Amino acid sequence: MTGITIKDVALLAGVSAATASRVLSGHPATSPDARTKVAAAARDLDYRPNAQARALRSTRSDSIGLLVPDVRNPFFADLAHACEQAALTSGYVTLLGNANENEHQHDRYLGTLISRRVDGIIVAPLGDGEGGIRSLIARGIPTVFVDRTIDGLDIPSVTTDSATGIRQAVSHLASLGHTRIGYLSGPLSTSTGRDRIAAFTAALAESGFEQAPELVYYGDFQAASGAAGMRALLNNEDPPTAVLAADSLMAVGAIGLLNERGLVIGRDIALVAFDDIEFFALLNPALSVVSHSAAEMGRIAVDLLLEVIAGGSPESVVLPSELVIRASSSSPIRPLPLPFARRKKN
Amino acid sequence: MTGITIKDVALLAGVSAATASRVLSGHPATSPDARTKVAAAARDLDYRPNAQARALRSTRSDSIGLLVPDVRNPFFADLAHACEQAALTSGYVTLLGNANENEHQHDRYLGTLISRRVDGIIVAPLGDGEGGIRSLIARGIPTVFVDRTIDGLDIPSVTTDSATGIRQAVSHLASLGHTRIGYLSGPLSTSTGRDRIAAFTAALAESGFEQAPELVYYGDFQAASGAAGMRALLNNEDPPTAVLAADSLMAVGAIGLLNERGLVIGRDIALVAFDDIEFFALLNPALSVVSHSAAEMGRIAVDLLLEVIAGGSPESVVLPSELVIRASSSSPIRPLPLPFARRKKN
DNA sequence: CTCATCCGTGGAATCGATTCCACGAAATCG
DNA sequence: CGATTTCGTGGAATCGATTCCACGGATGAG
Repeated sequence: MTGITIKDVALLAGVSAATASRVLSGHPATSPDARTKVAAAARDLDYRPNAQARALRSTRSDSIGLLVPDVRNPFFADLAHACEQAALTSGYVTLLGNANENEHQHDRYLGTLISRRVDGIIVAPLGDGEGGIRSLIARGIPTVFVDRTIDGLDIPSVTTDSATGIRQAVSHLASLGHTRIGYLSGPLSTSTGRDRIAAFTAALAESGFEQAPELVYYGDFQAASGAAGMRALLNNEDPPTAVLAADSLMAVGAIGLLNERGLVIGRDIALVAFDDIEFFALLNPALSVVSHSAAEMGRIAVDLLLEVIAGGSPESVVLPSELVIRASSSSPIRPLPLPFARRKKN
Repeated sequence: MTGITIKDVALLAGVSAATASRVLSGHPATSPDARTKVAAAARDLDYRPNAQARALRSTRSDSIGLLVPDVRNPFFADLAHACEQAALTSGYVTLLGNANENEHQHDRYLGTLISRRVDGIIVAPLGDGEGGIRSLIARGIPTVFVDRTIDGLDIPSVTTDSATGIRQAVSHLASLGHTRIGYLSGPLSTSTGRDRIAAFTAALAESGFEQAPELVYYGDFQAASGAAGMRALLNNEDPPTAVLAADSLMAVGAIGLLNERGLVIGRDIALVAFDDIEFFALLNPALSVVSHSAAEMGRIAVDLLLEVIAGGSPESVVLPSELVIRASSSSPIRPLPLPFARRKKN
């Protein structure tokens, strides 16, 4: 169909395929005459090298794989965008895959990326590292973990130091008089889920509180579980006056539920979300967040991957997180009106 | 590095590479004995076929390209997600590219996708079809346009009938007493930009209004231009009492500016956005939108592309749009307080 | 002026999988 | 029972680009 090969270019330029190849890939041993003729021929024919053939021979594909849990999560959309832009400036194309927070699909995509012989893979790992991840490592394919890690695997990673931001958030809430702080946790099967709940527990202890088990709900980082979790927290006998959500989508679910119940955020209940996304600043009241930069994470992940591809073994990077106080958590404490607090499940 | 080829499998199974290939690709002319031995060998070696080599010989790559203007736009994130899931169920991997609303990057990505010999491309085209798009078509690569089209090119597409939803929005606003309705337009270089402003103008006429040129601002579908546009509209001598934004990001920018000015949406000014995104329902007040389904658009685009790849020439599909009324546009008209209306630019 | 060096070039091998072709064995038919 | 079809198989060609190797011509040094 497409038909235009390097032989056509060589023929038109009056040289051999070998010389044409050398000119096109910038090999120094070429004459100026050959260079101009081949360049002209390639332009005239609108020649595009066949990336497959090139990759087959040179064992490079000039592409990297990026596997994220969900592109629809704005944090990962930002991350994907940043990775892609950074990779592009280094001459790599990004093959974006979507695990859909689903381990089976995650492994299937990893297999596909291996098959396509990408030069390296940036992955936010899912699960315990038994499935596709193990194949990756066994093959020695350059790999970098992003956002999440897997215990016991010595793979360079870019993650966030959740603890600092969470400690700031808890002490901020405590300073406003909140003593019963609820937590919408991510799944313990992810490192971020585990890190953040551990940081939360530690922060409570620092502020002199004990963690009440009924004020922690374990969800799955998706919006629906944020709503379910907020409902569960409100159904407590003594509900929380402030809630911290472990990611943006769970916060979105929680906000939806609070609106539905007619509870006013920032007045009836304080809310802080992990992950900053543009929309949170637009809410009324604007949402306080623990912020960390997806864009920076993406850029650094690409840098690390390029180092690994080049044969190095870079140190892992831990990025900071920081509390951004907005209106959703700046009013003084005010107990929930009883009719809402004790409402039954719907 | 990876090293495991079909020859290794063949050797372990005690057959030739040709037979191994036949077994692995499900060719009927194989003996049960060969089948079991090759299957076992492939499993034991954790063999993954080299997609490059296969694609080179068979002229199929089992991959499609998807080029969107911006993954960070939730509409396109949803679209990408839907395309990817639909493609995956048909055995195709999706290579996602990001044009960044930038024609140069758009063309560069198209070139890359052509080089990688994807089996087909789904693209939200940018520009006038002169650059990369023309290469695509000249090569006869199966192509489907999504969301946007290019005049004069006979390529199957999936688009939205913006006119219906916009007409509903205008007549809804008119019924509330609004007579000065502002419009934050997308760029006229995109088909969606042109369609929507045309629909808006026509809808105004149907409601008996004339379009005031000072109430239309031409932006670029990005958040910053939404803010700039809203600022310009408010600086009018006789500012609009209602505003329609041509996409979600421009609406986001507009909302940010209104918050900054202390104007209350739904009370001081009515706002309706084109594109529904989950977050708009969470705003206080919730945002009225002209809704159309990114997920459906993505699924249909993949269906059309598969038809084109199979040699067919499917009809283009036009999806409906529909007004969803929420609080941002349901209060009766109330003129803007003057100090806000005449404020200077900052 | 001769011999060694360097440089640009083309031929040929190569990457890994698929597929055409031909061969031998088994199965089927008259 | 001989002739023919069917079937599984291996060898070899192929896809398109890269790269090793060898060759011839030009240049430089002695």
